[in-house]
Amino acid sequence: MENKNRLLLIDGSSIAFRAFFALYNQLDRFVAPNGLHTNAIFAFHTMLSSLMERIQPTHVLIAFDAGKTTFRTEMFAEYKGGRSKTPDEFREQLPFIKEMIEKLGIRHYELVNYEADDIIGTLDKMAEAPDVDFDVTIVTGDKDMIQLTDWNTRVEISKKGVAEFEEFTPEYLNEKMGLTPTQFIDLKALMGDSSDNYPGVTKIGEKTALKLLQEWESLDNLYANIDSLKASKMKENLVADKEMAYLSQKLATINTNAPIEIGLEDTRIQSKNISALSIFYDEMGFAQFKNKLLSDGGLSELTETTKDEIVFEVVTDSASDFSVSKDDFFYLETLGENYHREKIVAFAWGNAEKIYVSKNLSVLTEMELPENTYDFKKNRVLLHHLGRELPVSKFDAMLAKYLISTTEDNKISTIARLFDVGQVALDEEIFGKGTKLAVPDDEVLFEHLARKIRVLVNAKSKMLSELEENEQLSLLTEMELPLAEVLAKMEITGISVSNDTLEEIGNENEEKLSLLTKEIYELAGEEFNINSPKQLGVILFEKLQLPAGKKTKTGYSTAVDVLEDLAPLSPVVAKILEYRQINKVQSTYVKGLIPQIAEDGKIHTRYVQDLTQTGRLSSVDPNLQNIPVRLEEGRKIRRAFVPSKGAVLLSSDYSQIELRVLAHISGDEHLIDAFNHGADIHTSTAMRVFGIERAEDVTPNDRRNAKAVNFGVVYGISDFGLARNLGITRKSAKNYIDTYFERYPGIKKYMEDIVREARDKGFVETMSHRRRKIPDINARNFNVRGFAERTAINSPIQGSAADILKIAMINLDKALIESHSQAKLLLQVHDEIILDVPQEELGEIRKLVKKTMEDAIELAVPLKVDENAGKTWYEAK
DNA sequence: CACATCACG
DNA sequence: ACGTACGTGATGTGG
Repeated sequence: MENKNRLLLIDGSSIAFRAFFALYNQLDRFVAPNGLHTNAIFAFHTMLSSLMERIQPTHVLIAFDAGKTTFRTEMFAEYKGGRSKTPDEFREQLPFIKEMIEKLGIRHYELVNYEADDIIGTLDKMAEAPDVDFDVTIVTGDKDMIQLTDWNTRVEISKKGVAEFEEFTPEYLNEKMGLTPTQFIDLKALMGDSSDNYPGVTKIGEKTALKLLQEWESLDNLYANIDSLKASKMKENLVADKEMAYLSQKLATINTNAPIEIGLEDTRIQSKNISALSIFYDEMGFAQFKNKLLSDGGLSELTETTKDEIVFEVVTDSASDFSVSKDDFFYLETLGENYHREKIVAFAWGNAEKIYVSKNLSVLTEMELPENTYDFKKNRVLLHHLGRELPVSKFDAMLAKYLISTTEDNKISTIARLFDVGQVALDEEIFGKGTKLAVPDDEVLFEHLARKIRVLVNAKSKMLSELEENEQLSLLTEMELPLAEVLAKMEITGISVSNDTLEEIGNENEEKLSLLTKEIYELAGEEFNINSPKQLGVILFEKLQLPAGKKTKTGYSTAVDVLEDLAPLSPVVAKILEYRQINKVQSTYVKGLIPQIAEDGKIHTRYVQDLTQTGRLSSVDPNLQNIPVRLEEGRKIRRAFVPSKGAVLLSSDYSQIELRVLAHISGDEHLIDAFNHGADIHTSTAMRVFGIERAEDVTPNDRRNAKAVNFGVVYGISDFGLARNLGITRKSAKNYIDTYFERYPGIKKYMEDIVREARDKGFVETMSHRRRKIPDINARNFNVRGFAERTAINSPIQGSAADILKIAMINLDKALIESHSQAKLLLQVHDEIILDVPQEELGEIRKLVKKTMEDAIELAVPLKVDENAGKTWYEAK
């Protein structure tokens, strides 16, 4: 028993399908951070683990069907025909299931022209050869395989969920159906198989077939004695369908001599690839699996398994013997993310021949600096702190990866996996996370960095060829890399923020808040935490009995739109709205910003250049792209943002850039016309859509509605969304949209074309070939697909607008340098840039900025820039 | 650590 | 029938 080999053969296709449906109702809950559905992957893992635990196999093979056509379809074209299309949400998970299996140290196999059954049948037969000693367990969702049970083989059929199986042995089959395994094939021959779509004999189902087999034992014997059957409709059918019965028999028979290229020894379980698995679990969002992996001794194994030899040299001081070239890769490590505050922990450089690692900063100040980087902007800022200027990078692996695919993050470990260029541990494994964040021993630290360099060196050529293929090379070298330099400069410059002004606003807010709090408690009749939607819900909808409208996952919704509807019903609601508004300003923008003011009196945000799905930037630590502006209460915060001495703030923004981009890429003549005539675009839309002849006759309400329609168009309009936004019925919203498309046929065509393009290519592009993958575009779920379609429509618009502002920023930076101006770029807010401009330069720079932005790119319509200058950001608007 | 809420374009 | 507008980040609550 101990020495016996136990072979587990799994029908991967069938089990994966079962797994998918076992958690089908949880489809929306099982979504990876990158948006991939993971319900089947998760359930497959669960099933596999429990099988391994229970059966304790020494050998495992997971077989998959290779494709639709097999030798069986050659015999019978309709074989497995008529099946409904496998759901996209399932299909997209299969490659990941296979990837996971590999990382678990288990073999999977598929063979062109054969089904998983045949691969399993063939291996099962091998396991019965006289010179080997195996117990075999076959696991599948498909009853056909019951025919394989014999003295050393049990067949487990998945019944329900992930854990229930029915176990077939020859004894059990006999007990349950009165059949031998061979008779099971003849049963199928007679009764056919509706799911595999072969008919058997007309009018013979399971009952009749069983009866016939009990009497005649086999199909051959039955037909040999067919004359002795007494005349009946059944006999006629048997005679008429004899050929089909034998064909069905052939179809039902599992091929145990498939030309597979693997043997029993290939199926022996290998050790898990702990580091790869750990990364995989992270990407899938499988926290439990990962925890179990690491707690089961994975952590210690991890360090061993990744020790696949990496050779590097530690440089202790600048007198050491080392070499460096500008063609090398360079990498800088910090402990935390905010490089404006962080210290350099260590750094590394190297090429395919040699890798160096060091933590001696004097080496860094003196050495030549390579031009291949990972996160050039971060390096630039950190080296600036050391008083060094990192030379312009000619390749940034982080940005390159971002341009190639936005679907995943751009960590080096991810690059390693995607481009298959070596192993690196996750940073969390080396440095810990949260409160446990710490620098490890030099030995661990240095090796980690050396591995990173190796991955970068190896990945570069692969990334370059992919960029080239995608026509994205200039996007990297002429847009993102130059932009990184501009952004580094902006971040280093920072914007001055007056602590005193914030304090003043804060004091006023505190007074208002304490008064409001008192009033709310009084009106509510009790004290509670106003910041808790849960407690607030109880007060409003239970105690005060206000009508609860929308619900959230966790209870009553107390969002603004709900409260606004409720305001007329109880005076407390208006107070709560006011409290919310002020409290938001207070917590996020007063208490949030004050500690972000550095010693130089400035706030240095970080622009994240490799995050958004569309090509926009994001701003963090703090976010300076969402400083209040719409409501006066919050807008006051902008008074705290001030220029340098003797300067003013200049804010320049593109007017209607997204609609202009849409006019250009759609080529719609009417939208282009409107912009070319300098029309107020919403008024113009109102006139066309509502059939108003003269601009003077467009009422403010007409314009408001047209504006909402225009927004909707950019977002990938739906009647539902427009109706909700305008508070009108879906029917009239649909009416608006229909009329809009009628009057702007070019826009309609754009939308249809771009969705089709997304379906054909799997991605959409901006004007500068920035890509966004749209994997869900063929999803069968209405919601998921609808979302993907709107994404396909919106991304080229939002993304092209982002490209344009990036170009403008690069050009403007250059123009400012060339004109020896002291003006400085400070902030970017998607369609707007804010500069610090010396008073005496204002007249000239205003013009320069406007011109540079308007000339950034030539479209079918003009670009228009509005600008405002002032002594604070508040006034520059 | 997920969720609700709300700030911006 | 299905039930959503596109793209972000920060804060506070509560399990």
